[in-house]
Amino acid sequence: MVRWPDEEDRLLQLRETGAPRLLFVEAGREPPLSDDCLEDWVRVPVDERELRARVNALTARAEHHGLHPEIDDDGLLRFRGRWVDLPPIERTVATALVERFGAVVGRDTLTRRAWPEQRPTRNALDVHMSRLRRRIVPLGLGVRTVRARGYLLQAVADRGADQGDGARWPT
Amino acid sequence: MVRWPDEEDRLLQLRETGAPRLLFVEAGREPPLSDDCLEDWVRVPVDERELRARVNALTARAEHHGLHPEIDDDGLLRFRGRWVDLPPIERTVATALVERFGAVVGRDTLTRRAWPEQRPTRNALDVHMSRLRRRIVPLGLGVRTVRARGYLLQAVADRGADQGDGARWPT
DNA sequence: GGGGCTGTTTCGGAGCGGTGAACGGTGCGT
DNA sequence: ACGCACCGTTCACCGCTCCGAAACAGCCCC
Repeated sequence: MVRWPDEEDRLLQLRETGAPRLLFVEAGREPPLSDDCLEDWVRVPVDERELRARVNALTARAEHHGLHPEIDDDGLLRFRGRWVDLPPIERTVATALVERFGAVVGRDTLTRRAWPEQRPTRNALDVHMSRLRRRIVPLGLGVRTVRARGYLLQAVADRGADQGDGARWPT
Repeated sequence: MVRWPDEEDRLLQLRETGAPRLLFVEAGREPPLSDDCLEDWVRVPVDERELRARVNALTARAEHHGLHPEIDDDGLLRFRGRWVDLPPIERTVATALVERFGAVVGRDTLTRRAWPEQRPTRNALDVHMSRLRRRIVPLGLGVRTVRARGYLLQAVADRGADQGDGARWPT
């Protein structure tokens, strides 16, 4: 929650971190234009119901949007309040995937990260990926392979537009 | 622009198509909770400035958020937050179509883009187009044929409605 | 020595690109 | 009007590459 325009620097800071934020816009002022889904505003004086509705909408969006998994200080992979412990190699691979969550990470990138010195056969990565896949299912995470390119970590039941079949429900 | 809760069915329809929408919430009613970034609301009676600000924010989000498909750095075709992976040839074809989204791209243009050197048999492009069509359905995209001219990429609004001929600019 | 971690082999299967063929629609020539 | 050539769509098929997971075998460290 940020007052606007009083706390502009705090707003910029929050934008950087990607945290959801609600602006309290001073009477007679205009809210700043933003294309960020995790930013919204209300005008002061604030209507109680309006405030609650905006906060609810923001948090709902935040849950669907800016939710990132992370590898914490203990090496645990955390997501949506749940966690799993990962063996060293899988953790390295998972770290690389988490760093580029939602984007493709090349096979060679992952291979170099996991085996900086000598590299084993090709399937070694596949095997670890396969095992990682099984392990992160309880977190609601999934690894999608992008053929000839690499792998992509994402939340399952999340937009990915599965080709083929399966449960498809809009939004 | 939708009145709420009067035009609930229209709202559902707009949600399906992914169009940005602004709800006019009746006094004393609560806006529906949605995690969709392209949905917002104002309360009636509407303050003029507030309305303009909300509309501006919505359109800004809509533009940034992909009312327009794109091929991202990883070669993925993204649209409305969803994505599909495309094989090389289909990707080049799709790239050409995305570059001129909503406009016709000639068959020969597409053929030259896909096969700069030699060209295969007559229906090679058709086959790839057919496969591309199937693949982009989950994104809500569709390729339309403009006979004797080429193809046209567009968002499919809703299954079944208009099917006129000649120039048309849906949505 | 048992359980978890790691690497290799192996094989089944999916994805891709090109061709041929079947089908239907459109327009043209006679 | 009729037949016919042509265009566009889709399916089936083949050769090929790539990926996935199971099975098996060393390894380390409590």
